Amino acid sequence: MEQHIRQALIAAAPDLFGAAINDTLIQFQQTRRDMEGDLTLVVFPFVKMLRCSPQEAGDKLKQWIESHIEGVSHCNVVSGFLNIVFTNAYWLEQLNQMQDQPNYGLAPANSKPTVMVEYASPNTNKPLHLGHLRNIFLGASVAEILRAVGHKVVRTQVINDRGIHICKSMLAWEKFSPVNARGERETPANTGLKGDKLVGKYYVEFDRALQIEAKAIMAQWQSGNFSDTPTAIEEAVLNFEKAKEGKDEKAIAALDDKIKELAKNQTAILHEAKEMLVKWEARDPQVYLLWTTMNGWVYAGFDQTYAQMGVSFDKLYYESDTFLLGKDQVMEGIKSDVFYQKPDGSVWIDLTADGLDEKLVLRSDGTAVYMTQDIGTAIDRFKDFPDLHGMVYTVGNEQDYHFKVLFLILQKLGYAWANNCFHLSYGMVDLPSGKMKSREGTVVDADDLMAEVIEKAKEMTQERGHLEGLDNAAREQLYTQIGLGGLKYYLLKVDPKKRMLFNPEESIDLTGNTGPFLQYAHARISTLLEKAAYVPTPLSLTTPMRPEEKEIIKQLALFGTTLEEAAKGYSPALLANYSYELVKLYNTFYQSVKIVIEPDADVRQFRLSLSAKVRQVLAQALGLLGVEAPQRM
RNA sequence: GGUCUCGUAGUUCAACGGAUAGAAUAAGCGUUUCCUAAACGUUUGAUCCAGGUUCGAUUCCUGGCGAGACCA
Repeated sequence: MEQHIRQALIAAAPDLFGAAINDTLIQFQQTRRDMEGDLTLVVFPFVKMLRCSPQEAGDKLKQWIESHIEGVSHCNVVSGFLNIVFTNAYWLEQLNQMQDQPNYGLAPANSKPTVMVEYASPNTNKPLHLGHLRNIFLGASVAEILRAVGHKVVRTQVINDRGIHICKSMLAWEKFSPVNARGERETPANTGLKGDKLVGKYYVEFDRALQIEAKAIMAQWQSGNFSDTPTAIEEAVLNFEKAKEGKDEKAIAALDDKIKELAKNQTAILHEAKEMLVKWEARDPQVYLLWTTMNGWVYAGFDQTYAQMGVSFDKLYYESDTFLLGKDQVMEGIKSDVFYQKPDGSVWIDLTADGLDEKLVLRSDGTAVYMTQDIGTAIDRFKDFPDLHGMVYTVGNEQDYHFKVLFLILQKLGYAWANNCFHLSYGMVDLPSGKMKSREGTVVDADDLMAEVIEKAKEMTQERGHLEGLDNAAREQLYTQIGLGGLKYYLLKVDPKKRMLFNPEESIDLTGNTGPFLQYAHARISTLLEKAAYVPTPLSLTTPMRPEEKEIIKQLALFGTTLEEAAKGYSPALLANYSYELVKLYNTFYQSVKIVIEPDADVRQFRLSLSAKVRQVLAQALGLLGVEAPQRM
C-alpha cells in the first residue's frame, strides 16, 4: 500500500504540485497508536514546494488521496501529519491474502547470494561461558534471518586449537593429573567429567602453579636476590620498583602487575610450556598425540554444549590448519606495494592515509600474526566456496579495530568481495557485580547456566503449567524449550551492538518482555485452534472490524519489512521487539472478545484465522531467534 | 597519550531527524458463571551538561563530564 501511494503520488505530481517530485520527499511512518489512522504521511517536506502552511498542504494531499487511492476510507490532518485510514475491506483482503501464503513474509530460498556467517571462535583450553552464548545465539540467529530473506548461508566456526594456552593445559595434565589403579591419568571416561571441563580444569591448575612460582620469584626479588635472573630483567624490575615512588595506589598496582608479568616469564613451568609449543610446531609425535587427544575431549564437550544450545555448523575451520596461511599473500602484497618491509625484515602496511595507523602483518622472524592468518583464511574461504558473495564475522566489539584493518587490507589487495565482509560486532555481557573475571571466579559457565534456567523452567511449569496427558519425555522437552527459549530471548532482545547487563534473576522471568511470555501466547493459540477444529476458508465480514483486530492485521502486515530490516541491520533484536508487539496486541484482543465461542460464524472464522496467522508468524519469528514455540505449556 | 563505542524512568531495554519519548520491572487497585490468569486493564516516574545545524534533535555536528574497549 505504501509503495502504491508513493508511486501514484510521483505519477500525479506534475498535476498536483506543478512539478515533478523526488522520491525522498515522500516519507511514511507508522501512525501513532493514539491517533486514528493506519499509515501516516509526513507533510513537512511538501510545505516548501507548495509554499503554504502544513495544514493547507495536508488538506490538499488529503483530498487527492481520498479521491484517487483505492482502499482508502478517509484521512485526517493533524499538525503536519496526514493520517490515512484504510477501509475494513482492505484489511480483510490483506488477511485473506496472508492466509494463502504458508511462507508469509519469507523470501524464496536461494534467491540471494551465498553468505558465510562465522559465529563461534572458542579456545580449546576453556569451557564456553555466558559471553559465548551471546555470541553464538546472535550469529546463529543472524544466519537464520539471512536465510529467511533469501540468502544461501554457510554457517561456520573457527576453532582456536593451537598456541601456548593449549600447551598450558596439556602440560598441567601431564604434571598434575592423579594416576588411578590402572595407571591412567584423568580422562573424561574415567572421571565422568565433560571433556572441555576437564581440560579447563588443568588450565586453571597450570595457572595456580604458575602463580606460586611467580610469587616465590617475586619474594626473592624483594629480598634483593637476583642470582637466577638475567641482568636485563633485573634492571627492568628495579626500574619499575623505582617508578612506584610517590605514585597513587592505581599506578602502583599497574607497576606491580608488570613486575608480576616479568616474574611469570621467569618461571620454570612457563618455560616448559613454551618448549612444548616449539615441539608441537615441529610436529613432535608425542606432543602431537597428546594435543590431538585432549582437543578431542574438548570437541566432544563442545558438541554436547552446542546440542543443548540447539545450534550447528556447516563447516569447521581449525586454526592449526590455517595459521600458516596468509604469508604468501603478504609477499604478493609487497610486490604490489600494498605492504612494505622494514630493514629488520618485518612487513607493515601504512594506513595513515585512511585515518588508521601502521600495522604489522608479518614479524621480522617471518612468523605470522593474527592479521596474517585472517587475511589468509578469508581468501581461502572464498576459494573453498566459489559462489561466496560475502562474509559475516560475529566477534566481540573489542576486535572492532582489527576488523576495520582486515577489511581495508583485503580491499587494498584487490579483492572486490572485501566490501561484502561485515564485522557483526556485539557488546560485552556484564554481570550485576561488573565484568566477568575468571580470576575472581565470576565467569558464568554456559552449561551450568543452561541447566539452571531449565531447572527453573521446570519448577515454574510444574507450578502453573498444563501438563496433563504429556509423558515424561515430552515434559522434559517442554522445560528445555521454555528455559532455553527464555535465555535466548533475553540475550537477543537487546541491540547486539550494545553492551548489556545479565541479571540472572531476570533471565528466568516469565512475565513481561520475555521468551516464555511469547511462548505462552503461542501455546494458548495452539490449543484454541485445536479446540475449534479450525480449517482456513475465504473470509467475509458483514459486521465492522474491531480496532483490536485491525491492529493485529497491521502488525502482521509489517512482518516482511521487519524481517528485511533485521537482515539489513543484522539485528535479531528487531524481530524480538516485533514479536513482543504482536503478542501484546493479540493478548489484548484475546481478553476482549470471544473466539471459539463466538456465535456469529463469519466473525468466529475471521477471529480464528487471525489467531492462526498470529501463531504462524510468531512461530516463524521465534524460530529465527532460535526459540522454540511449544504447542502447550 | 591516540582511536573507537556508549550515557534515556529507581533498574533493565525501545524510539528510519518527526506528533504528547514507548515497554518491562518494582508497588497499589481491579478483571476468571466464558476459549490456558505464565494473561488483561489501571495509577506514578527519564533524554548527562553547554552550544550549533533544522520547520522539527534522544537521534546529526562541536566542546565538556562520566563508563568501557582497542592501539603503543
